[in-house]
Amino acid sequence: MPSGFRFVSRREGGILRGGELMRAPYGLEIIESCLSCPHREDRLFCNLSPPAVQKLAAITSASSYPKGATLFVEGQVPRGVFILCNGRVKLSTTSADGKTLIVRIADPGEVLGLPATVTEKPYDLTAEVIEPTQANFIPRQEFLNFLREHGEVGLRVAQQLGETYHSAIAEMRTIGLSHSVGEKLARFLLDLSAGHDSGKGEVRVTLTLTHEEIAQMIGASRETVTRLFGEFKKKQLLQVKGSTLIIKNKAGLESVLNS
Amino acid sequence: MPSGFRFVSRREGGILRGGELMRAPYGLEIIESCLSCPHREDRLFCNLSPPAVQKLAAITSASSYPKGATLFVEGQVPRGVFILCNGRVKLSTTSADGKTLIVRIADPGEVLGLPATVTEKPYDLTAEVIEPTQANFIPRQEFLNFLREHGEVGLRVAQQLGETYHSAIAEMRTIGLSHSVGEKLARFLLDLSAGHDSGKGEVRVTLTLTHEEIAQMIGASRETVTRLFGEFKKKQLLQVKGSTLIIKNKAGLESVLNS
DNA sequence: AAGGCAGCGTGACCGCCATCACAGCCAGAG
DNA sequence: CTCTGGCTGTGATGGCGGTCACGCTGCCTT
Repeated sequence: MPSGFRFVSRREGGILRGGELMRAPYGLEIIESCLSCPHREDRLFCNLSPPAVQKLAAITSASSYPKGATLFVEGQVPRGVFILCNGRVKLSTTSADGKTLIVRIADPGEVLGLPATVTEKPYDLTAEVIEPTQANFIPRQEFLNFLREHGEVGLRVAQQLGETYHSAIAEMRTIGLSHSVGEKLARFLLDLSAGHDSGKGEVRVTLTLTHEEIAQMIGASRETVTRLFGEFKKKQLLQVKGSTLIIKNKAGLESVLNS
Repeated sequence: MPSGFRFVSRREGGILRGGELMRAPYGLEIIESCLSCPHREDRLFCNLSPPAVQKLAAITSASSYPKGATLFVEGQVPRGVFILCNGRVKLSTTSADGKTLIVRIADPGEVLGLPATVTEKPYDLTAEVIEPTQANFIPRQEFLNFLREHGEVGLRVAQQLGETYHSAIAEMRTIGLSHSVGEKLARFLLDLSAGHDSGKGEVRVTLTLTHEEIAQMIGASRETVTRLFGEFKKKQLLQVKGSTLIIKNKAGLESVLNS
């Protein structure tokens, strides 16, 4: 039997507990083991030497989470890291009065809870699943031993942390360096579309976030985000079809930055 | 002779070039080598096993920088890391229109340029010396080899990166989760005084930043910072004597957060 | 001593955007 | 089908804070 695959219900809220094996609970492509994972090579942390992957597979336990599940909560003492195999996760922090700031949306291949686990300090952020997700959990102590024993892993961990830091700085730039909310939104959308560039004028991205969530990412109110989307549509800068966002005039959007 | 100690003039702006040996150019306590460094044990990255420190000392070259010198600039391809032995360094990012955001003030013991060096992507930030500083430079390739060869170093690097990330998140919280600039400033001052708590009501901190720089840290204008300081003084929350800041009523400052 | 310059203090103005309030709309549940 | 709850759209309002403009102080240079 491969390393136990577990199904975590929404109610369990990410607290690890024993459960029976299941296949494809949410219509999710399931990765049974790192050894046979099709994505191994193109993912920063997973692309290790054969002996390291062996060990990785041994200390890892796979779980699947539904939308709304919580992997960990800001302030908890770190239990370990989650390697995100599939699905996307929202990372946020909340102030005493209930206002919340979304720091980042994590994509497959990322390692979550890494900073807290290596520093052995409380999780900085709350991780909430926003689409059906498979994540491999590695307990803190096992992970640290793994890290100590395999020199190559140290480098990978450092690279992953570096990437994470980089995106945090990018986020700070859009929040801290903008004069207006319009500028922040434009920056956000452009960052989002970076890489998805199809070459010709139009850029298509799928945007599964609500206006409320976008507002929380750029530090603005829900209403202004709604209004700005309206404004941008009116100016023919973009267009929304269901959950697809089409940037019709990238140059136009960029000109919003220097207003 | 120990690993060459170099003096970098303000004009050189941090570009490494050959220079003669000098002692204590800026009235700075000089650390000749990591092997004899008095701070080795209490600094995260320097507290390594004897063989690792040996190697570290071998690939390291010490330099001294005056106020105003630049260690690296945002966007440059990474040359390597700087271990900050003495002095403090301002880390900032700047937008196209000249507005700048100070992300962090680095203290002795920190490793600068680490994220960029491990990911081999351009520096995210600009590092400017704000008081006479000694920093040990390690070229990128040497550093990466060092990291690969010593398992323990990987962990230390990861921890350092984790700390750096943690402080970035803290910064994001004060910028992104506040309703008013007053709240941001209060948060900033409280963060600053954290740890320096003397026990009784008063907390003393030395604050060498100008109002302008504080404004750039919290994403506000210089004038409002000045006004808020006046307001806080009037409310008996704090007091300024030269470069010493005295928080007279910590609870009062904290109550600004929930306004 | 004179000048220059960086940093601080203060007033006036006004535009952006958070907030409140409410109305449609759609999807999913029962 | 109806109802509920989450999401989006829109108006009115008011205050916070950015910006401009200027004077003041203290320090460093010459």
